[in-house]
Amino acid sequence: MVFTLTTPLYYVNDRAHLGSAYTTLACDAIARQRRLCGESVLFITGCDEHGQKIQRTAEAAGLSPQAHCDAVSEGYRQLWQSWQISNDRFIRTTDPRHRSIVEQFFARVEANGDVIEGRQQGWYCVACEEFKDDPHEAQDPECSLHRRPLEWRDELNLFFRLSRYQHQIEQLIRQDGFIQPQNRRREVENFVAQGLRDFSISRVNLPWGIGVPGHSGHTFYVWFDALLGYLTALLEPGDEPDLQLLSERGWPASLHVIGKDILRFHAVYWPAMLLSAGLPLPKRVFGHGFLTREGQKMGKSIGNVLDPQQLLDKCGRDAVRWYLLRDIPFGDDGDFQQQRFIDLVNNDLANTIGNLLNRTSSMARRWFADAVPPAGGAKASSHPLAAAALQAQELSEQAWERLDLRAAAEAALQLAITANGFLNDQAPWKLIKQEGQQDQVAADLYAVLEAARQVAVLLAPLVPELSARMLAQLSQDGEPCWPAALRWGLLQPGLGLPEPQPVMARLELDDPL
RNA sequence: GGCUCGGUAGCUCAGCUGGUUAGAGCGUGGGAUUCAUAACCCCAAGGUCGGGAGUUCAAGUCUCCCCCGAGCCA
Repeated sequence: MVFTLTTPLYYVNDRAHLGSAYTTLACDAIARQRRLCGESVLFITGCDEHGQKIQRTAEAAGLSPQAHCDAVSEGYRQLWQSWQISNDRFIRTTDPRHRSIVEQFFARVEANGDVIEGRQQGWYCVACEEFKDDPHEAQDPECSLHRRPLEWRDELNLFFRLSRYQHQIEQLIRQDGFIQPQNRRREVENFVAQGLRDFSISRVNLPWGIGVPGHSGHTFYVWFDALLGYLTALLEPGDEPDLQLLSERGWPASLHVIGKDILRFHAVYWPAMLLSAGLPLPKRVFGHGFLTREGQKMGKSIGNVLDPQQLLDKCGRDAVRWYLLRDIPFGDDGDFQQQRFIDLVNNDLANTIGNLLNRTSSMARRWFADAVPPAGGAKASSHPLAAAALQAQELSEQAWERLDLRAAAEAALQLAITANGFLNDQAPWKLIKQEGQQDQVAADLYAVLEAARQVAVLLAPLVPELSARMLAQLSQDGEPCWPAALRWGLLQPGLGLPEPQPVMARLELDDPL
């Protein structure tokens, strides 16, 4: 069984913003966690590259649409590389094989009688690429979102007969766990309950898109193109594009992670399309929240957008990953606050976790010949830190199960806090000065080092680099596997410890990002 | 206009089917300590639980109305 996980395919109208980075980072953590558990993972991301908006943006820049898409999607690819995103695929909807997949998919849907012609007329926003509901007689209406004039359109388009799938979709979204988080479900339920209406799947006079076979002049509109990118992405490099192949290549998706704004399309339109094409349905759709910045919506007009590349350059991967995944409840809206960002990174990562390892390793080296001390009774599962570690592991597992990345982070952090407290209570720096307490000190330090190792293992999906640095400080090599690496007492007494180096530098930011 | 989800300590949030003095982290203030990245550990703050009305022996937790924020639909 392959765990197939997708981010949305990002629209290349503009370069990546923090929101896309957030989604991708979260997916990366999920993908890493699954891999650690030994699952076979197919992590898909990519770009959606067709549409009128892109055509016009390219024209405005004096580029061909293809050249524009090449440039922007390359920017995405490089961005994800510099964030060390572990995606297995990067699909572009201008990939030649994608055209073939779309055509095959459409052929199935059409053969199923689910494509009809319909007239669509009204005011159209090019930026939204959608028809608006302003009355026909409106004078110079403008789009409330983009504050740009609407264009009058009167087109003959192709429609997908979504209305035929009313019942099946109702059943689907009623399933527990299909739509997550749970509190988004009702919104979709109500939408469906109003009665599903056929939706248009083509546009005319829009050359920058995939032509609809047998309907000259029509190109596919976003959903019949972009969503199918999830399918094309499954193909391996040498594969001929063939829908038949997909079940062997990881379809259906186990999880689509998306922003809450496109939940409807993924939870209603997409499943209906798949039903029509005779393909299995994704297992779950997770709609996460949006990020604001210091309480304000991010936008070009306000001039407060946070560029992911710049954020990375100034702060580093671990810091940003930790802040976004640990502090923002995955699924709810969140606010990026610079001071809080700095506080959390410094407190959690540098002070609590980094310093725990540093202080303990330092004592172990000083009093036990630069090595892990003899464990004595500390290997017992009844040791208080063993119990704390077990609890952290359980909390972590439950958290990952429900995609509560925040709780997963807190579980690891809590273990470090407990270990710091234990150290203070035991005060080995006092005991060591007393006669006959050598064994006790050894056991205490062993327990704390082992707890630090577990913290590192638990952190691996969230902040992989920090985790690796911690494990290196503990002379552990190789990928930590879950749950094997979480067994208490794996740390080998006598193992040499390298000179302690801070594993996480404190973040100092004088200027606003 | 209809619907959905939120509105709990300065900040970010926990509070399951209503029931002892409403909790955590950060920030702030005080104390302790020296192994450590001036790090760690302990203690403290008294927040009308958005506002109002109601149900109940008892409501942050249920009902209704209103206000604010986000989103979906029209």
